[in-house]
Amino acid sequence: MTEDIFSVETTYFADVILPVPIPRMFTYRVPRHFVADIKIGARVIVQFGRNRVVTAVVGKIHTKPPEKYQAKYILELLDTDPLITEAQLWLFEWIAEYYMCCIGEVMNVAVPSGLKVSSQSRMQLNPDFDHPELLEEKEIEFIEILKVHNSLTYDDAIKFIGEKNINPLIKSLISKHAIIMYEEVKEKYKPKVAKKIRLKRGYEGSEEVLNLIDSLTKSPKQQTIILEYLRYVPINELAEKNNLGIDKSALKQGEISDSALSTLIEKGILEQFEVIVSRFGDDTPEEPLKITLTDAQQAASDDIIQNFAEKDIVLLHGITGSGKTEIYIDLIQKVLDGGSQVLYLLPEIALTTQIVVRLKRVFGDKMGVYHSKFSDNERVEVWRGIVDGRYQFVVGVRSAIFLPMDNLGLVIIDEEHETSYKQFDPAPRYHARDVGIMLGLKQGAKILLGSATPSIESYYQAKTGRYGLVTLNQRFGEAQLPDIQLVDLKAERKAKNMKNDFSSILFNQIHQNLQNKEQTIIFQNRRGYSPYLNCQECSWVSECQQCAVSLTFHLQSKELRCHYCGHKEEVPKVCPVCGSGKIRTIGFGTEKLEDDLKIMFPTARTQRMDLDTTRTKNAYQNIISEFEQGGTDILVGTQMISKGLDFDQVSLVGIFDADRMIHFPDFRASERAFQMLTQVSGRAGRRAKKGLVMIQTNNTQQSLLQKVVTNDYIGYYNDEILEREGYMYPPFARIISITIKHEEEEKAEKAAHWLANKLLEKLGKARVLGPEKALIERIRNKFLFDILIKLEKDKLNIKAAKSFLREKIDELHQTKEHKDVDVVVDVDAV
DNA sequence: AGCACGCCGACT
DNA sequence: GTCGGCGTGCTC
Repeated sequence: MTEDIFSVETTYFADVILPVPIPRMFTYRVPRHFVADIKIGARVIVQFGRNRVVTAVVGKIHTKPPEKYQAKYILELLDTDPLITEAQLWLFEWIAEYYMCCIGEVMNVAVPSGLKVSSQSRMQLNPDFDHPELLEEKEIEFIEILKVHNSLTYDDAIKFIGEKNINPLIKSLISKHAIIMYEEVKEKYKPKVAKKIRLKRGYEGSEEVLNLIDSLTKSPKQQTIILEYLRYVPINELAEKNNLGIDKSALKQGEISDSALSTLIEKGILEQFEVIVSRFGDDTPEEPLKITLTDAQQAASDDIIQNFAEKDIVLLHGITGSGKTEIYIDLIQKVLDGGSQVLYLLPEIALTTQIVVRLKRVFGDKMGVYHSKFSDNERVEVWRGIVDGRYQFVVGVRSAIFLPMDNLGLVIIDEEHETSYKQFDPAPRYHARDVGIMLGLKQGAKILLGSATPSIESYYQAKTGRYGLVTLNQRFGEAQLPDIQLVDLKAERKAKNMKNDFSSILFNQIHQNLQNKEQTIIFQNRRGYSPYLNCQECSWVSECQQCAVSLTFHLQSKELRCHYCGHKEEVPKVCPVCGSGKIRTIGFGTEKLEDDLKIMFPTARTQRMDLDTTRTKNAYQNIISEFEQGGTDILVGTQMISKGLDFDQVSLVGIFDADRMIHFPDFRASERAFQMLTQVSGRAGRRAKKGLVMIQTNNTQQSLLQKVVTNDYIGYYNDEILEREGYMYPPFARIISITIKHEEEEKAEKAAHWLANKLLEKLGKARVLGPEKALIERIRNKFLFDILIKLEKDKLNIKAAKSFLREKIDELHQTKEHKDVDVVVDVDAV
């Protein structure tokens, strides 16, 4: 906003992005005193609706007054430098359009809530009020309270009055001009401060200090404090170092009493002051790590760089344990040296582990970490660190793509096949891999995708030459790929060899492994003890009241839990239908395997790692550290254990329920099964020792399993790509999944049919599948119907198709019968 | 999404 | 007669 600031007559308007799911911007008037400073990307505070005050981001500045309504004024301008860069705004808009959501929803996930503003309505007396005779008794009472407290929030007022509904009272007082409401606006971000202690001026000379100590002989406690202080700040360095002071907490380590310390402060000898510190500490990294690549790694690295000369995107297909991280580090180093920024994306779980420590040792404080378990304040610090140029390199999870980097030279997306890169629940339902690619391309960066089991989509792009392809077929160092064996459950059952759910072959191997003092991993991708309970007399099954799924039995918490809506209930002692006590568990989850193992191997140290044991911030890390240090013999876990963890001493991996993964009714089931089996197998035998993997299955002839055994990714890919082509699934088509929800099944079904028919008219029936009942037909008391749209990549104008879809959904919501159904659109659903 | 307005049931 | 239930519609 520079060109027109002299034309005082011009009125400016700003179209702002509000954090609400409404697919448009809102126009506000720019007050004259903000005209000179307001910029696109700056945060503003505006009133939205009658009583809401929200933080918005300026998307556009113009002079065209809205025709149909009176624009409200912007209340406050929060940034003189834009918080959101133009590059980010562009990306937000791209996401909103591509994933068919509102830009406000994108803004909501992108901006850490620490950068949003909290506002609270406060009320106070109107100093000009001079008609007390207008007030009623209740009102006078409240005015008296307000006189004592100066100002109150709404909640305060409720407490003092002792009633829930104070609205009429407040409204009446406002209309009588007895009180006024105002908004207190404050930033949520609070810098972290450290309390520090130093000698007050006049005492920091060596002579003065010695005199001071002498003078304190009668107050030995105080003397000790001064002496303690001098341990940290030696007397001969007082002149330079006293100013910095020392942490109050450090001083209080010794036998220091609080009262003696405060006496010294009161006497004006010591003083306490506060400094703003980083939440990430200034942990001086342990000795810096220098990476040397093996020949194979070096070759791959060279290959990647060569590919980058022609292609923006390269897929690195490196088998588990091939040491992809070292290659990344080497590349990151090079890009940073060239003065560009680097973004390194990892799936959530892989980030909590050793990798951050390792990266920190290489990159020190140039590196920012962005994790979802971080608090808001920590996120804001990473954000600010990037803006201030402190962080040239960020390693982070999915949402790190929203950080304000504007000079990217390299984007790395590790474990690119991971479906957790796709946000599912609240919109925007974006895929961080695809957005990361977009983000990188826009900034002229190179993009490196890495995986041992690439997604079919990415591998296809590489095979057809759109991405470069680099393959790394050799494990790092001495390590070899494990032997993978299929255990024939049918035969084991026939021979009556099963011990609970363990085949004798696996059982014996675990036993052997324990004797050898080697570690075992047991993989079962299902948590809880058993997926349902069943009455032997009347065939009752534990079911969720709100969802069409069974309730999982959790032994540890002694509960039945719904994994979809979170509903919990007590475990019934007798069958709730027939009163029989013969209730049994059916099927098994991690809890049961853990339980069985504890019974079968009572002396083994067994640990479980799944969502239930890793709820708290450090639980995950603790389990892993314990395992790494050899404190655990057998680790039982869900897919959590398969994500990029390096365990050196694991010589046996046992895999349960592989068949269920393979036969899941979804076109991606086999892809996911292959990836999961290969990744979990990859945890075995990572150093020198050759590991063993045992997969229990009812069908040892299964072709997918055969490919897992021979580690034949390409063979698997060749099979799968034919299927995909035959049925027009990705990568040959884009899919958009539409879910219609309503409490009444019939309403949901009818609306779904209405919409599907409308879509059919234009798209044809090859492109519109369904509607059909969702796999889980009811969740949280809403019935779900799915429509799947397949849009061929080459022949179709995807943008036009999407806007057509948008139109039809709007139309649906305008018809009387269907307007109250929920419609969820998921572009590129995984 | 929130939030107010508005029109119907069960209570002082 | 009022409180308060949640359906409906709007927000610059």
